[in-house]
Parts: sequence; C-alpha cells; structure tokens
Amino acid sequence: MDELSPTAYVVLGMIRGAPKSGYEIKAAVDGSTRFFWAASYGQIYPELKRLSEAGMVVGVEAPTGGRPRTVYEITADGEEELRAWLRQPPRTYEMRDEGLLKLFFAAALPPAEAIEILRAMRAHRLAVGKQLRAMEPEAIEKEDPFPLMVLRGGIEFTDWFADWCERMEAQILASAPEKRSS
Amino acid sequence: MDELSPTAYVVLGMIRGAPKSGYEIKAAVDGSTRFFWAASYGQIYPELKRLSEAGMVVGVEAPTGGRPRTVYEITADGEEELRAWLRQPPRTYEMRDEGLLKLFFAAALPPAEAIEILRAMRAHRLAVGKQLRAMEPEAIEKEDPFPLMVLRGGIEFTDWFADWCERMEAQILASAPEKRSS
DNA sequence: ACAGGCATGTAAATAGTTACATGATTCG
DNA sequence: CGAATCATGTAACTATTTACATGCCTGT
Repeated sequence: MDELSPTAYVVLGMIRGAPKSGYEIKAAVDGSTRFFWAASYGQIYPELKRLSEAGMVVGVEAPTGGRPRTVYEITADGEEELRAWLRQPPRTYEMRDEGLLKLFFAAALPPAEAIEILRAMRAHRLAVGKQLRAMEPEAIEKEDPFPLMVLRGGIEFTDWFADWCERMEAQILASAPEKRSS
Repeated sequence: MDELSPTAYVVLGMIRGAPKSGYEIKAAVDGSTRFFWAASYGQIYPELKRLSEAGMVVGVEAPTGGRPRTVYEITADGEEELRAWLRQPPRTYEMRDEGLLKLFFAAALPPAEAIEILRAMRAHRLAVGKQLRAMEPEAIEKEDPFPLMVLRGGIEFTDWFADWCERMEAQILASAPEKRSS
C-alpha cells in the first residue's frame, strides 16, 4: 500500500465524524487549519478520487434538491489509516515568511525603510489575529477541545509576533534616532 | 522584464556584500535563513544561470587551487532589483506544521496519545532552539544587526512555542487525570 | 432577471525536494 | 589512503496554486 500524501490526511480528518462534499472540505479547511495547513480544490478533488480508489473513503450521492452532490464518508480502513498517521511523529515543520526574509536583508535599506518592513509584518499579524479571534466563538461551541486549543495557540502566536515587531521597531528607532519617521 | 522568483532574492541578498559560489550560497542559507526561507541546490544553480542571463549577477572564475569554481557577484542592476523588492510589502506568509495538524485531529486518539503529539512538537522546537542558539555567537560578530535580530526573534519564537506545548500538555492532563502517562 | 453561493472538476504553471552523477582537493 | 568537504549540476518526482470552465439553485 502506497503512502498517502500529507494532504490526504487533512481530508480524512475533516470528514471524520461527519461526511462532507469536496466543497465542504475546502470550506472546513479555510475555516480552521488554513493558517498552518492549507488545501486547494486542485488537491482536494483528485485526493478524494485517490482515497476512494484506495478504499479509505466512500462517495455517497447526496444531491441538494436537484443539484448533484457527492459526500464522502470515511471507511474503517480510512479511520485506521488516520489514527496510524496521528501516531507517527510529525515530520513537516515549514515556515516561509517573506517579511522575515526582507528584514534579514534590511541592511540594504536606510533604517526608516527597515521599519516599514516591520510595520507591514505587524499589520499582517494583527489582521490574521483578528480573523482568528472571529473564528473563536464557533470553535467554543463544539465539544472537540483540540481545534479550539490550536486556534487559541494561533491567536497567542500572532499576538506574540505582532508584539515582537513592535519591540524591534522601537529597537531600530533607538539605535537610529535621527532617522525617525512619523 | 519578467518578475524574479522569490528564491532569486535570497540569492541576490546572500551575495550582496561578498561574492559567493553556488555552494557557498547554499551554506549561507543553511546557516541563517533556512528556518523561514530554505533553498536547495536544485533551485540555486538554475537560479544563478537565470540571474546571470538577466544581468543581475556576473559569474567570475575563481578556482581554489586547481579546482574549478565560479563565484557570482551582484551587479548594479541586481542591487537595484533587490532594493526594489525589499520596498514591496511582503506577500508570502506560510506555515505548514504537521504537529499542529495532528493536534487539531487529536480527538481521534486517547488523551495520552494527544500528549505524545505535544511532546514531539516540544522536543522539535527545543532542538531547533538549540541550533539557533548555536548560531548566535557568529551572528553577534558581524556588524549587520538584522540577521541577529531575526535570529533572536527565531529563538524567542521557539521558546514561546515549546512553552505553549508544555502548557497544553498540562491542560490535557488536568482535564483527563485518570489517563496520566509516566 | 441577476447575484451569490453551491458544486465539481481540469490544465497549466510554479515551486520545491530528493536523489543521483561526477570529480577535485584537503586533512588526518 | 580514505574520509570529509568543496563544487557543480541535472532528472525525476512531489506538491501546490491559479485560473479556467461549467452549471445549478436560492433569495431578492
């Protein structure tokens, strides 16, 4: 049996508990794991086909009115596969932050422009924090504590990051006071 | 003029100040930006060829003894391109953390195994923190303050993350005391 | 009637990793 | 002499995004 792609497990995890259509899986990802594990239609639909062929999920016709619609439910094999994966130590830890990269090379710019990078980074984290906070009430309602735990971790992280940006901005200002910008 | 790939700017940034061979660029990335912006030989060498054709860098033969070796230096056009990019607001902010994803789905496991996920995540962050701290003395020596700022940000982040894992572990333990594992 | 959301998918492009292939030099 | 490091590159694969194409249903 071939190993499944990492995205396959997001799909399995998302339909565990309640069957979902490809469209709903995408919506579920966008409303939860998106910030640390995204997935696009271009991955989800082919993945559902593969998982179906591998017997991990079954597609069930579930039209809404006259509109064709297939929801996928996880099989016993799929549940087993998901649990086996959950028990493996995590292997992927990636971060690609263009702001950090720009800050790293900021010596090529005057201090005032280095500060601009930090402000853009901070604004971004603040915006993400706002989105995450907006998701909180919904997560609180569910009985599953883990999505809420992860969400609150994300909020704490964005708060930390935004604060760090602020402190670094102050630090640059302190070492190049003559370059202060409004 | 076509837009450059994001990795092109890492290359430009890394050779700014001192010309480097492809091999040295890879080593520089691995010793600094790797944790938030990685690059492999499979990207670096073709990128150097493209940048050379675009006039952003020039290759200079610089053999070590009899061993052939080409170092690349940034041109005035390349410097300009790099600075123009630094002035654009960052667009890529990605994070792919398989540990967080597993924790998100941890309701599929007994609490003791959810704790295992957090322990693996914490161990990983602790290991990364150790590597980052080992890079600190070298970064302190350089006169450029930005790589050091970013490195210390990375250390603070891994410390925060490891601590969060510890707190979440305690939280699970508190809500499922009968499942306590040694 | 039209907009917006539901729904499914594919094609092409872009990105990036891993493994392989090759060979020189330096240090112990 | 052998191992490690310096050095350059390619091929194949995996992953992922973006854009496109299509069309139905629901509410205003």
